[in-house]
Amino acid sequence: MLSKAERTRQYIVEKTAPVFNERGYAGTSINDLTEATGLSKGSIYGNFENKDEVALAAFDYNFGQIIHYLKSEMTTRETIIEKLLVYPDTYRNFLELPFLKAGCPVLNTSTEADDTHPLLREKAANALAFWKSSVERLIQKGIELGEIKPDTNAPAFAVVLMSLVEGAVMQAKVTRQVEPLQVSMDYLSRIIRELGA
Amino acid sequence: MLSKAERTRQYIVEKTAPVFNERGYAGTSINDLTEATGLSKGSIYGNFENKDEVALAAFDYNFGQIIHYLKSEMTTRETIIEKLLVYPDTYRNFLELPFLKAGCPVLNTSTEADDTHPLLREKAANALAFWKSSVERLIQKGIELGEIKPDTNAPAFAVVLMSLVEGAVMQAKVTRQVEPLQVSMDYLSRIIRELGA
Amino acid sequence: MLSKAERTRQYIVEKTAPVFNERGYAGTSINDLTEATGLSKGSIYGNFENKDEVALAAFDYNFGQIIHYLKSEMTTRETIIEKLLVYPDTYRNFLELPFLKAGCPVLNTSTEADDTHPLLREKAANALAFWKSSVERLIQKGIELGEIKPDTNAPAFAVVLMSLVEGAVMQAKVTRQVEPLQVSMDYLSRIIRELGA
Amino acid sequence: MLSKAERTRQYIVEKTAPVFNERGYAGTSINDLTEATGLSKGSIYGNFENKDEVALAAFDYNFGQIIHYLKSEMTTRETIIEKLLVYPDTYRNFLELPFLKAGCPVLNTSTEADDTHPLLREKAANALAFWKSSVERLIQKGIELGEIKPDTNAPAFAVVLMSLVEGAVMQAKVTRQVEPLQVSMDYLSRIIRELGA
DNA sequence: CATGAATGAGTTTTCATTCAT
DNA sequence: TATGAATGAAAACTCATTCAT
Repeated sequence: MLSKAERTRQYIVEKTAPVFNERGYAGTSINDLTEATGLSKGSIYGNFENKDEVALAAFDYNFGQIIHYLKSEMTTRETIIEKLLVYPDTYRNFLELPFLKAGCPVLNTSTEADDTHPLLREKAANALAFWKSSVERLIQKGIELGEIKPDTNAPAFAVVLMSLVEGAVMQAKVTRQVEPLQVSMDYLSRIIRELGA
Repeated sequence: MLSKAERTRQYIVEKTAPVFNERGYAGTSINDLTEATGLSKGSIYGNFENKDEVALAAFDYNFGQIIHYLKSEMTTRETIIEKLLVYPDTYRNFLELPFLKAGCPVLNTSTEADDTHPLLREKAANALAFWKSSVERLIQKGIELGEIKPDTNAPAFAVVLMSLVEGAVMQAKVTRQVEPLQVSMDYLSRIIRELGA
Repeated sequence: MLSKAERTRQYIVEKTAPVFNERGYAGTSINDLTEATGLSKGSIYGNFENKDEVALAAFDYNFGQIIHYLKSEMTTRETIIEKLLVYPDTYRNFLELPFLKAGCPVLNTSTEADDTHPLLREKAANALAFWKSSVERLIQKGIELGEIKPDTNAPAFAVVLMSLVEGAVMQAKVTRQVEPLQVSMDYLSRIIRELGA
Repeated sequence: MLSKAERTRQYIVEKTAPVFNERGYAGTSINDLTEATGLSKGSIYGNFENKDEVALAAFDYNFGQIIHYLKSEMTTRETIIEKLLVYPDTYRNFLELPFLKAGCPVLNTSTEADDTHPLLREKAANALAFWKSSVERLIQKGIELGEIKPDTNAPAFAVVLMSLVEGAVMQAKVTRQVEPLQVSMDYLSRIIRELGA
């Protein structure tokens, strides 16, 4: 069971993670955190060293939410191709997923932190690396199972998949139109299906 | 010829645009602007209403730089396909282009501003719309000239192109590796070439 | 025998007294007290009304340590002159005495509290008065015993002794050199010996 | 002529120096500084890097005031002995001298900073060194002029003088009685006169 | 038009203290 | 009595903006 402190920490992270994703690190103030949690400043600082630590934990939480969602969706699918299709299927409707409403945290954090916040940058880079190897592993397995063409370049496909997803999310968020998303996810779905042996 | 005021405005924009692109709107302070320009705060405020106005002008400048570069590159190319290849050729080396070193301003501004800064958001959205229709027009012309397959879906291709570019830039920036960029731009080059009739 | 509560109080005082002496009242936080004691904030506040009360008790403890040391040293000495020489002999090596390592608490508390903390100020003033009358009594006894010249001005000598000690401690502490201390204590030893009848 | 900034800096130092001397570094807040000056926090920070910098400048100012006063008093005196007597004459009435009302800044700063504030500690140590060599030089000159016994140990006398002054100031401040001061300064005057050849 | 000192609201963080467990 | 999470006031410091010169 979680201690009181661990529960509060968890609570703070859950309540503030969407705020960080929406407003960014520099755009989120400690006041925003107290408003989101209903807790006092002292309480935030009683449970976290500083704003950085909250932001880093919030990123982990946000990314964890996505991972968890994708994983659980994949378990409902039978074939590798269908599992890979979870990506376009998920991001196609990202605006309706509460943890993606404000956009993909990997994208948001990457663009903000790359030149300004080394620790967040590293978290985002690690998240991308994790994502990439997850896709690669799926493809590898598909090849082994004879589902996917054996000459498929897994690392390259992973990168293209991620580019398409993040580039489309960015366009959809800022234009407030679903078209770029649908178009890109349709395209991604098609090239995933074309992996089939 | 430009008036004194217009020249100072222009000077401020030129000097501060890279700063805004690197640190973002919330991450850039007026002090950063005085340091970048060597001018006083009073001078910044004598030439711009407020920080917003500088940021908006800086975005226009940053985007204009890209447009200008792409256009001039395209004029050196003969065929439409080759002109389209300017996109991957340019972004493949974006870290070496001074106005793209800190990443694509459209990407950076979009992810920061989408939920926080309506005016910047609109600028970014317009930039994307402009980019999209530029690509569409090129493809259209390619079709008319018989260079590109007539059944090409121009709007869809434009969106995919932009997704690939921005998604790849994001990955390259945050991981500090060129691989995702090369892979994505190789892929983009290939599908551009495959447009050929 | 001491009750549990009294023992905890005593424990807190012993552990925090050196901290107060080193960092001063304003420079010592409750956190410093929990670190020094290994106890919780609640425990500090369960045994003391507030920070003030701990500080006052800590001063008493610090001063008591000095008194106790001086007294026990004096009992090993036979003559009054030799007993008086305990002062220079003790302070000459004050950096090696654990309860004086951070300087004389009377000096430290006096200079911090004189204009800012009435209760601490009074404690320090009382300590000085006690010290003074101790020296006076010794001299008086020396006169009665025929050891010390009968025309000696005991109150004046006491004040001069204290000035020399405290002034020298201050110089030694801040310059981190022993020379001022040795010089002043040599001088004090000499004038003490000159009291001899 | 002083620039506006230099005048404001000077003004802040003048107004806050007595506050720092009275309440100490840790006991003085930025709010205290705005109240003492009538200026805003922004103005304090516009003219000084941080609280440290104000405190260091305030110490220099406070010490400078003493030096200036002592020097100007000495110029009114003819003999070296009389010049040396400026010390007891000055400190005997220190409570009436505006820049010494809250006690000697060297004493106050030394006892607060010795274990807590390296920069202030160094300033105080340098002030003591300066004071010491000033006294030594005077004695040296007295010896050269035949006014002072040639076998006088100048460094030792300087240390004793400083000990007597600072130890007496401490006692007078905290007990709020002039007696310790008068007694110590009487004693100091006597031993200064005894330097006479 | 340019300067830069000044402002006051806002930022992040620390503090002494309380109180439910 | 002991704990340590929670509090709210205050700390140090920053920021966008103004305005007298």
